[in-house]
Amino acid sequence: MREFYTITELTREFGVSTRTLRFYEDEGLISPVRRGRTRLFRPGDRHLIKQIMRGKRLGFSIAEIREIVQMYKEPPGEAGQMRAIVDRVEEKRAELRQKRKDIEETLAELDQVEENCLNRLAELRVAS
Amino acid sequence: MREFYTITELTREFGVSTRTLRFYEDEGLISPVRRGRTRLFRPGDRHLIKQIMRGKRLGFSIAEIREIVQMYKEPPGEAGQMRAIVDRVEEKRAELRQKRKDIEETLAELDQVEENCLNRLAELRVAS
DNA sequence: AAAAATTCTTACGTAAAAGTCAATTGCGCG
DNA sequence: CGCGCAATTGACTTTTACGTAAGAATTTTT
Repeated sequence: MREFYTITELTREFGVSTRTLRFYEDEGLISPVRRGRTRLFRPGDRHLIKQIMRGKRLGFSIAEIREIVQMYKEPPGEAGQMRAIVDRVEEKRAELRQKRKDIEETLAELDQVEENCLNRLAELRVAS
Repeated sequence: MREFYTITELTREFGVSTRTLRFYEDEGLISPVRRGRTRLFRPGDRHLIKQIMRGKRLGFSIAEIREIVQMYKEPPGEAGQMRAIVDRVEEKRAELRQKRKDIEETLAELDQVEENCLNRLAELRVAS
């Protein structure tokens, strides 16, 4: 595993622009180290970007993604804070389960669409 | 089942504004009938709105949602068009499966977070 | 019938998430 | 050393998905 990645390496890997990665840094989602002014991305930053992209595909806003990745990062603290995190984890899980349900329903309806099309195609073949 | 719904009935049901439903009409997602200038929403329109909300929760853009609901609406046409629809259905399904995978992965990581928290809480109880 | 509520159209405003452009700055190398 | 390429910051622009406000028409309630 490599120690550092340049910004353009990661833009290519994830199909985003440099502007986007700098924007995520401004937004506090990633914190690459610097050599002079140049950003150096470590494997941990790369993994964070992977998580950000997942969040984006699921339609989470930057603010929501920040909430999620902060839960991953949160250092072990005192009991009250631990319980607060457990609660927030459960909230996010509920959201994700809703999304999964939405996906199942949409897939089912698309199955319907496809079946209708295939039936129609079969009819056309008989008619000709 | 009722024949018509007013716009505010549906805004309440779906938790959106009248502006939003009118916007969706402008965007060609729904086409309520009119009595004079007033919109009357039929059960079919209501179901469409349900599908739109699902698409929104999944992070699809209006343009993508339009593509999806147009597949539902497309009237049986000729063979070439049927096959084109089948292809587009398969594309959307691939997208949805990706999203589902993203959800599973995020859920797994949240499980990790929770487990860490619970372990930490157990430790705190022992230490005290 | 008058008042109140709902709906309509039109138009301008805005927040989020980048895109685009300009003007540097630093690095490897022939 | 000078060239070119990659990286940086900063500012302005764009797109999407509505919000908001104004003013007129219609419908409903009292």
